[in-house]
Amino acid sequence: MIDEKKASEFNKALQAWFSSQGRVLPWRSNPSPYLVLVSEFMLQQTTVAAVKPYFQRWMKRFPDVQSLAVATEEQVLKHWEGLGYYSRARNLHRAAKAIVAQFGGIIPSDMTLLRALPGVGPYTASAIAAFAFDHSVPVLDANIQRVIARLFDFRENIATAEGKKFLHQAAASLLSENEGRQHASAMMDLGATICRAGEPDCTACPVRAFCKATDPAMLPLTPPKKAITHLEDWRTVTIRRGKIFLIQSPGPTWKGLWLLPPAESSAPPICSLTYAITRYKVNLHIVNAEAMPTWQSFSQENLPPMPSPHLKAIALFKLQKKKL
DNA sequence: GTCCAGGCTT
DNA sequence: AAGCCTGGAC
Repeated sequence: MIDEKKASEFNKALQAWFSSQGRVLPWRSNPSPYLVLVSEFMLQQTTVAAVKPYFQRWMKRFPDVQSLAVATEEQVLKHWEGLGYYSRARNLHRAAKAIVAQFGGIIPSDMTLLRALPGVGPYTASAIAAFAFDHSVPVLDANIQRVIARLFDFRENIATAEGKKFLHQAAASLLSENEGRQHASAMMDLGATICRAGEPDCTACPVRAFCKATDPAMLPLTPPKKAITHLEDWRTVTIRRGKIFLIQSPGPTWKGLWLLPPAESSAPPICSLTYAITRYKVNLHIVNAEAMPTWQSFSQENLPPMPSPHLKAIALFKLQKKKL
């Protein structure tokens, strides 16, 4: 922990750095609740660079909570296509409907109400409170967790109940009375650009004098990652009269999206590619197959939402056919 | 080629 | 505790 006087000095140094070195982000210029809501959903498990173009497109198509609430799930998923973790898109859609139904389209500022929205966990609720409503609350994303673990040289696993409690208390002790938005933004940018994962750039750090870490590269301590399993997956790209056959995802993977139909592993594949998904590494093979009655056909210029690897497989398949 | 970053739900 | 996705860095 850190006392109030020290915290005040810390924030002074941090804010001086932030005012000149802070990032300019599309959802920061006008931190209205809806822009913050959308950006924070997109930023769950996803980097700023990946989110930027999606955010811009999203705001053109769904400029407010109302327009999102009345959209179909298919339209929502199509605009999320390629960003991954599609439950976020379905949850954001459901959250927009709930905000319209329960709060007349006004996004609540209360953490308890926010937390009750689908897809809003501890982090997102605090991020909306801080960024949209300028509340002084601890905001603990991966960047800020790393900054705090290093500042306090916290050498315990941050994923345990004790680890989370420590980070929360330490974050609270660093807060100033007001300017919750600036504080969270500055801490996040520090983590993203200076106190980054791996080797941090301590020589450029504005709060180096406050940092207790002697070996920052080893922090924070996280649980060991799960082993990778290899899988083989055979699918078919079947096109009849210019239309392509797809099936809707039957399981939790890529739920709501449309996939290339599964096929037998009989003939040698026309083409293959590999991709990683959660704890699997998949070899995806494209083979010929006869169309089945359960498959649905789609115009190739107007495809429903599909996962990236299957879109890539279609592109690769067409390239292969062209060569022959 | 391999490794890595990044929150919520069930 | 396990499952969910992708693009970019190396």
